[in-house]
Amino acid sequence: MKVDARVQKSQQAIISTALTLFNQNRDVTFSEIASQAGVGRATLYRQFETREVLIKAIALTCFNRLDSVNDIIEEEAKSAIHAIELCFHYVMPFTEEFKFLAEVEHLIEDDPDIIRIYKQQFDETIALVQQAKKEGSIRKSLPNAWLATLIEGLFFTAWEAISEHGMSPEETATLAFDSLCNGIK
Amino acid sequence: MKVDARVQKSQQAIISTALTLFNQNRDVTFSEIASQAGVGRATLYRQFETREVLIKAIALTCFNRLDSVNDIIEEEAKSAIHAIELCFHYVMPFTEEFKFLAEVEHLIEDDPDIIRIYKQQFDETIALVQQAKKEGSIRKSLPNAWLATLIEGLFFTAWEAISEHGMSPEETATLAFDSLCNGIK
DNA sequence: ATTTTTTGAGACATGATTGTATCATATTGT
DNA sequence: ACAATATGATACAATCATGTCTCAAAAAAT
Repeated sequence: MKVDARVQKSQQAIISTALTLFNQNRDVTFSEIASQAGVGRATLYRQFETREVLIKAIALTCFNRLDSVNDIIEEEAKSAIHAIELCFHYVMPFTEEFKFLAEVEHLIEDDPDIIRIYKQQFDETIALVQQAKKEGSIRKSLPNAWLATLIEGLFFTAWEAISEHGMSPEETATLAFDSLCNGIK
Repeated sequence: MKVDARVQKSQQAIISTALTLFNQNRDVTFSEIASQAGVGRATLYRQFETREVLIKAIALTCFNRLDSVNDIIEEEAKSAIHAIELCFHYVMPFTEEFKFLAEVEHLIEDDPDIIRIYKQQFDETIALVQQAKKEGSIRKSLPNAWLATLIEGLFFTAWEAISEHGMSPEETATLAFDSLCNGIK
């Protein structure tokens, strides 16, 4: 089934505008989003009935963007630990998407689709960690849940370094992976 | 100058209640805070004129609680790296305070008092890191800003592990410090 | 070219929170 | 004990975002 060209155009404008505005202020109004996106307020309500629906739509867009690098990583990765390293480098530029997902996580955490995606992502990280343990590049004494949380947390840390201290995504990706593997000693 | 006993009682009830409610839902209303705290809504407005004033008051309380462990740490610490380790262990139980500060940071980041406190805390971490470098327990090749951000980020990671995966504060403190120093290899 | 659909603008009702004011009552300081 | 002060309840106005609806005009589909 086809989607009207006008609808597609509005939706994209709305989503990308709302993504930015949400990161600036979690309480943006629909009025502001509409006017910034260059569409009528009524149009916004027509296509995203509630705030939750809009947030979920943006979240799905963010997930898709982040997922889009998976294929490249799987192709290039020579080992599990190498996949983790590539993940830092390829995902790091998606600062905006990452921040959004972190900000709104608790607003949509009850949604079954979102739960599924989060769970899948977590499971993938766990699998990667297990494989890396098998390959001898991660100590087996560390709990998997901690390792997965630690890796995810390093993205937050890196994003903080980017936005607060003006570091570049490449630099933080390198530092994050180095600190993860070797520690600071 | 003395503070009326009733005022003190109300304020404490309000602050500790609001701290909890804010962590559950950033958009709690003054009505809910007042009723949960067992005070009249008018009293809440009398003592905290605006939402920002209330948030700032809670934040200052949180900072004081976190600062309260500094004396113990300075007394016990045998080295800079040991001070960092102790910091993880002593601060980790203050999950609620830490989460609150993370949640509301951007709501009060323009306040001069808050800026001062954040800056001071950051500078202290930087000083600790420099000292640890001097003592040979941290690689000198790593940028100080990254190290400070990394340490702060590990608190977030640990808090995530506690709230999402049911780990204990002690366990996460140990894991965080171990991962920080030695990495996962 | 004609029909169908979407759009933007605006009007409107609704509901909720905010913020202020009042006043009798209860508590505190001295 | 007594004066001063804080409190809770309540009422009230003001503001603001939400959500729905209508309608003429523009754009797309056929």
